[in-house]
Amino acid sequence: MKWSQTLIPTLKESPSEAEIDSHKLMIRAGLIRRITSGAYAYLPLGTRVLNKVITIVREEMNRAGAVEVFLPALQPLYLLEESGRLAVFGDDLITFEDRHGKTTALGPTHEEIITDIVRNEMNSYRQFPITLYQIQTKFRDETRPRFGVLRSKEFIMKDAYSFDVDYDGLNKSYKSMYDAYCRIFDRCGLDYIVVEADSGAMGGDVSHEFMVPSPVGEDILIRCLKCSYSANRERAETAPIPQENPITLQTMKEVHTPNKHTIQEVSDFLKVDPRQMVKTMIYISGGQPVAVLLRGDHEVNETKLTKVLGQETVALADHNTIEHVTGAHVGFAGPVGLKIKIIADQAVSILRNFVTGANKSDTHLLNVNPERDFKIDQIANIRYVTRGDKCPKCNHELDVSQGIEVGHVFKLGTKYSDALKARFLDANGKGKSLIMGCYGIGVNRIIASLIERSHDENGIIWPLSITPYQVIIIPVNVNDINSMKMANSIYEDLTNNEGIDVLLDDRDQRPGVKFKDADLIGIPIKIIIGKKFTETKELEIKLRKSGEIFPTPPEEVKSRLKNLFEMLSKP
RNA sequence: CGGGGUGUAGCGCAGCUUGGCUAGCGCGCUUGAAUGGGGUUCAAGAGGUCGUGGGUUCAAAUCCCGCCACCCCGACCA
Repeated sequence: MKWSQTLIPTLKESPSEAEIDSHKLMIRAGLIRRITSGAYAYLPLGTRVLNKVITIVREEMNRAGAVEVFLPALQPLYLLEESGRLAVFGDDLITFEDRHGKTTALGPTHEEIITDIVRNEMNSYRQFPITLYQIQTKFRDETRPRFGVLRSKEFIMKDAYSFDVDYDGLNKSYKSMYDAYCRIFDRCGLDYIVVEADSGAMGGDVSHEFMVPSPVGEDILIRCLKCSYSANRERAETAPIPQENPITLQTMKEVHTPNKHTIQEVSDFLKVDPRQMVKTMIYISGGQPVAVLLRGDHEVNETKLTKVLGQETVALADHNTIEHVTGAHVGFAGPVGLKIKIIADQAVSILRNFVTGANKSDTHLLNVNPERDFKIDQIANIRYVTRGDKCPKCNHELDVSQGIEVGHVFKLGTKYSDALKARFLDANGKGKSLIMGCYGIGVNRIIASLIERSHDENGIIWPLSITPYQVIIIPVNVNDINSMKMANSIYEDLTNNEGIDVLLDDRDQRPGVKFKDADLIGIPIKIIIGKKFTETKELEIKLRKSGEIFPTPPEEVKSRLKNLFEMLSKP
């Protein structure tokens, strides 16, 4: 492609709408433009990258034996009702009313659609296993789109769905997708780690997230740097905190804490470390209030709490309920004397002589101890892991960092096949529910997270595999006839005979402008036709990443490129 | 949804506090010339209902009210 014949609107300055590097660079390099909040247009350069990523995804899905389909973005509500997910998605679902007054949704994901097709079209065990996938735009009304294409209302997803007749089969299908994901992210040049995850709204038991480590990532991942343990924040476990050496139980006593509601306020007021305090949160579970005890510096993990309580959802009690249950204003709840079920986090169960609310306004209790002063009904692990916690596998200190979720695989089991009655006849002629898995990749996120990890002060640095163009030819002076002849001849040769993606910067611009733009859009290899060429007939081949320059006579360009391609393809 | 902020040429911004002439600056764009290895220089241009509707006033980019859009923090979210 010749630069003058396409659209690559590069910008010198960062647009004010962008905060993070990848977002700024995607706009400055002319890959995308925002159309409205959470929706982006891909310009020619961005589209080329998108297509390269999609090609890799498609190749690896096909290699893994998955079969491509293309499902509608329009979804009827009745299927979402059937699976019970209409309520789960809630306001995240984008819906509209058509001219007949019928409400239709724009698909946020496609478990229901694919399950509907399979239940209608497939019914014998002989037809399974099968994994179907598609690459398509998804719609979610995110409360707050941000970071450019990292969180948008409209995004491209590769979603795959496996159907098996038994769990053995599911494990195989899952492994096959998991391995394909590794190959996809490897080929895209991404550094990633795989963590155990909670399945959230998708349902099911086992799931893994593919994360690209990045400080701008919205997900928190917990890792043991010694053994291989890794999980996301919702899922992560921690080794139990050991009981300290026997401590003499002190006498419990009341202390006046006027208007001190929060852990921080009470901690400052009483000069007590939050780690020596216990907060009591009143939750509503199955219609009943329940007290949840956590150490002062810990945060409740509602995902875990929900599971411990055996509920679909739990929620914090409202102020009225809290005051009714505790007999005190909000901020002074404590376990002593409470008449409701008490669940304590493990870290609380080993604390002694702690400070907590007295169930009496403006009052806290010192030297409270379980067993002696109140009874814990259940000890559980219901908090988020924090820095300082130990690995549940090897007891080494856990690392807490951030990451961008680029892929997620789930073992769904029969959640959707049960709900939608997707069944098959086994060899004995008995009807059974299909065993499902689902597997998603955020295609746009691959691009943004790659840039986030691979750029410098001059711009993007693409890997050879997904760069919009592999080579950019820069004739320094387009008015020099010999230079342009050479540029055109190399361009034609590489494009037509070698199948290389070449961009020819034929603009009549100053060399500085062309070099800066080439760096900004991140093309891995530059072929520069300039001063050296007019003097010695030599070209210069320069690498974007290292800045290395290889003087090369025209007849050796192809062999040189071949070597460089090989070199750049190595991880 | 709560809190904060912004909206002036394609992009980045100044002007607004304290209302007043023809609304500025940098980049980009057009034309011409010089230049030709890291965003070069000179000259001449084009481009604006100052987000939008209303109000106050002799007079509104500027003050007041409504609305819209966008961004940030939080809540929320495969």
